Amino acid sequence: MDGKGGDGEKEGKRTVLLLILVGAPGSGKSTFCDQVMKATTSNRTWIRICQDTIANGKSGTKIQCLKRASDALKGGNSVFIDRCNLDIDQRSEFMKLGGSSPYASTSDFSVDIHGVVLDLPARICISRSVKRSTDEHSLHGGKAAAVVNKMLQKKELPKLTEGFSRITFCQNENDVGDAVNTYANLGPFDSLPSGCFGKKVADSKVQLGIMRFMKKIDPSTTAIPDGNCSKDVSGTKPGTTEICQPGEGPTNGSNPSKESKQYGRDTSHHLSSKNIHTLAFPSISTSDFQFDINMASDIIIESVGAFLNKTENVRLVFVDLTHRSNIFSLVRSKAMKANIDPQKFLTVVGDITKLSTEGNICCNVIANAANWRLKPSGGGVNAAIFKAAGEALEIATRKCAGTLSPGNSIAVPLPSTSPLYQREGVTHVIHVLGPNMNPQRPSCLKNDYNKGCKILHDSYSSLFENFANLDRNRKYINREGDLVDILNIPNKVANADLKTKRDALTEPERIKKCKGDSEQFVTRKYDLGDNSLRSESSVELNVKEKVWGSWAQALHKIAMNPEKHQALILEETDDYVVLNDLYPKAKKHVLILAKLYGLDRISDVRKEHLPLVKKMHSAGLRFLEKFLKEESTLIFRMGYHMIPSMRQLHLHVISQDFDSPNLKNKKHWNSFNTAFFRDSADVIEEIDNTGRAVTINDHDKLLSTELRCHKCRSAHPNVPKLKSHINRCSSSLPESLLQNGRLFSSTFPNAQ
DNA sequence: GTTCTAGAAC
DNA sequence: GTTCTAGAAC
Repeated sequence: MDGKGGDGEKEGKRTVLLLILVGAPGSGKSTFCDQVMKATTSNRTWIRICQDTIANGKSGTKIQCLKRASDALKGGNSVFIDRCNLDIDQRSEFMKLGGSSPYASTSDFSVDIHGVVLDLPARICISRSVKRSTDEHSLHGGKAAAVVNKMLQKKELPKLTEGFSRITFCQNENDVGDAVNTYANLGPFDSLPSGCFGKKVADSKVQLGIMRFMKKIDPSTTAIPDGNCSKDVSGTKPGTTEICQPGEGPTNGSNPSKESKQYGRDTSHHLSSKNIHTLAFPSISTSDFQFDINMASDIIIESVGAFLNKTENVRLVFVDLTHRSNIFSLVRSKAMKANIDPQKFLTVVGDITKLSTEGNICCNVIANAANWRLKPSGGGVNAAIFKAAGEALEIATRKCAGTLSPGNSIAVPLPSTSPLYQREGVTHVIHVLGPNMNPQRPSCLKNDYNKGCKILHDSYSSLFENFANLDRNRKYINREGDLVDILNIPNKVANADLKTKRDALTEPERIKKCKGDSEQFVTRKYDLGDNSLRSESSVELNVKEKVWGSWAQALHKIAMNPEKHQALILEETDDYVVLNDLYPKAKKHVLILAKLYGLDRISDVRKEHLPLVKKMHSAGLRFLEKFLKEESTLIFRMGYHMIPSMRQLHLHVISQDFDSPNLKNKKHWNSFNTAFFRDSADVIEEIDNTGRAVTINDHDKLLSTELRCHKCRSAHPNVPKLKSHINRCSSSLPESLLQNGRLFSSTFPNAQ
């Protein structure tokens, strides 16, 4: 940041800064101050005013902070206000120290008020707060999660109208590092451009998991439908990936590096969003194939613009290894000029094979600038992607195609064994071959840019088309069989014309809100309940766990200490226990409860758990067979709730009469009669095939969908009326369930 | 997960 | 007035 040329310099006045930090405990405010002070290269003097230490190293008052800040500013120092400052009231007194204050008007320096918002994910703040021991911060230990979340509820992001001349929003460690550099390099006569920088669009105030537990907000999704992008961004290495969003901030920056650092934004919410189908792609043909970058950047922008205009719920990420590349600057500035939606088209500096781990950008599809043989040879992006994806990509590519001609692309599903799949959540690599202008390489166009431009155009069109097709297929696969529940139409119709039904989805249904970016974990080093024996060994694990309410622990407690609950247990093995559901929703309703610690729901299940879930399936079969002997007219279904309310993986074995006074509300009904109920056979198949079970992001919609008879699909206004209908409905259960081994009765054989 | 209950729907 | 839902509390 050059920082020169501001008003301060013009008027020959020194500008002192009142830098108000805004952030929850554990967001890194003190560290930020320390780093700036350590790294300051100029003779600007900084004084940190920390309410936690202001009274001779002990916690003090806001008034003491105000007085100390006032004195420091009078002395010509720049000042950090190191306290949470999360709401307007907390900031307002400090704002009065700048602007029209006597310090500004009577001294030979002006007071400029800046805000730096450390808006890191709540779980990171909590994790750090929990880890603190007896340092200057009073908040540590087990209270941290509750306190941080409570404080974040009150969070009001600062606005320029409060009196700030500049506000920098930091959503991840990269942003923080950039802000540290910006202030560390700021000389006493330098000033920074005014305005908001890196401001996020949506304001997710709280750690959703805890708030969901507290029922303060709408529950949201945790689905990891294809390609697990779930991760802890606290592990993000700083400074490795920079994110730019066209259209943000000043446009006169001569140094793209500085700009990109400034404008990095909202990685916690948007960039890591798992639910948006995202393609990351490098520039095609401009490196080794020596295509003119000016023309290439025009084609990229044109292709991107056209694609985004016609395609919903997708995101494109242009990736270049370095911000010093001219193609990067060109694409970025042209995207800005073309007014391309910066939420849908990002320009990122970083390694395309590490976007998730190093940049917190989940891209389930990446494009490869391939060679015509589709081989890992050569260098650049092609070699890097093949190297990162391992042999699995080579094998998968060979299965799809032998060669590729210029202007074409081919999408290759990445096997789940590939490190790129496992580490980065990449499910597909699309190889693209662009035009070649390099005489040293095959099929050189010898400077024929008429042909070249057309081929490059075709390359991007083909790439984006392939990407869009993957999205369509993804919807198809995920909804196969479940479509009926989402659309509330009979299964037969749904299966007869899936494409028509897919197209019939309304826009709001198609465009999923991308909420709930895994903001549901806390670092759990304490309070493992009555699982004390295990906690001793897992204390040091410091694992991220979903927050389960105390009422949701009942099954977990039984699984961990079955001997204490013998009265409830029908059968016990080393792997599971069987018990009657405490509130059965049908004549027969038992649970097969896994004993394995850490296996809380189907999204935790991996291939290594396959033997366990198969054993649970077999146990369920044995039990329902026993019930069928007792009452031969019953029909059973076995399955899991997509998102269970109770911790500890449990398989429901439930008769399809739903004749029970405990079945009282819509949620009860829909949890067993929509796609929210995942048949055991399907779950096993999915884990076997892909390594994990499908969960969808809008499971809440399934639970609140209208009430329909599970046999004849008729709709009913409320639960009592539905139940009364079910009693007399003589239709058979849907054929799809019969055919796929999902139903179990004494009258027909089961596939499983 | 259930229970309780305010207030919406009928 | 009664039934039912949905949100809060646990």
